[in-house]
Amino acid sequence: MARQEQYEELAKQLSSVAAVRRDLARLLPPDCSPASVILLALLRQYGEMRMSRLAELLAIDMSVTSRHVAYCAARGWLDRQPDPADRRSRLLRLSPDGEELLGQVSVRYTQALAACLKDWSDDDVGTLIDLLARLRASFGDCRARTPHQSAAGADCHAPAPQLPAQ
Amino acid sequence: MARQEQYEELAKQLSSVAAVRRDLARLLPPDCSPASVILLALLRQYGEMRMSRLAELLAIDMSVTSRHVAYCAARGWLDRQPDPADRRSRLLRLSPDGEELLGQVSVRYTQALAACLKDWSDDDVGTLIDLLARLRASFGDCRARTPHQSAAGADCHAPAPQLPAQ
DNA sequence: TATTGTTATACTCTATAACTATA
DNA sequence: TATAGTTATAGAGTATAACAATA
Repeated sequence: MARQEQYEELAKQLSSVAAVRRDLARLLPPDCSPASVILLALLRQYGEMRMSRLAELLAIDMSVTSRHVAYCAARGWLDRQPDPADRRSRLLRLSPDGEELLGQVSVRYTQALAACLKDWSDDDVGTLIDLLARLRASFGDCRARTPHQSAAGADCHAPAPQLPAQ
Repeated sequence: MARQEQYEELAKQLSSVAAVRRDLARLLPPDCSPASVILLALLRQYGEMRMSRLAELLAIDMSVTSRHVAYCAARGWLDRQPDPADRRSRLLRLSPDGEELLGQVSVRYTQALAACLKDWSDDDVGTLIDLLARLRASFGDCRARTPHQSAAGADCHAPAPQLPAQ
């Protein structure tokens, strides 16, 4: 396959991953959104952090992160402590309830994935994980060099071709 | 990595793919949604089809598909012809304007991916594409066997589409 | 009566902009 | 003045349910 065909196919496959993500989301408890799970999982993995760092890890705007964090805090899944170094910030930390929630989600995810991927080899699953992590890293690097709305963002953002706009 | 850890990690990586998809979506012309692109690309790949088949390929509800199709039809990107075999249905077909739109999108996607993935080997890109296609197929099979809610459309689900893997 | 497709409504997630509190 | 975070608003995407037309 030529490189350009590869890119088109990759873009298509990335789009269809959304369906898989929706399937996984259906497994969650009613008041637990997918966003909550990702957020809490990041807190478990990286430990205490500020809002801005969390937004960066999630690759979403801080305003959105703020709402997700408030949602989780209201349910006791995370704690917010004042940051002694900067009183504008609060340090976010996974709570025991949050840990328990992650445990329950893990059980559901694992059962579903075990059922759907039972004919996958460990190597294949591992390779997919590695490549997805690398994909995200490559895009993250690219995004870091070219802020979204900047007019000078030439690396990732193609110049706009003429369109039959409407 | 133990199988259960693999599954947790996979679920996490799948979530972060959303950020990559958002980045790609930012490349699109203002009136062209990501949903339109996927829809039109499926019409180009599989040719003329009915709404129900398209919804199945997209793995989204037919009501949603109907809206996306209407949006594309209003912009002349696809044609809807009466189905001679069943007057309840219309046959959807990519229009010349739709083909041109896909071509422009392809240019933008390719440029962006070429910039972000310039240090990836062809083999790695190909492996990622294959594994994503296989992942979607595995989930499609699983979904077909275990309908989400109750007896909505239990046994009338056609088997998951065979992916072209190219 | 069942099925194809459409429309109305509600919910989730995200981005932009305006705002506050602090640096 | 600049930055961290919050809130209001708007837009895109999807699911459910009610409906129309046809099988």
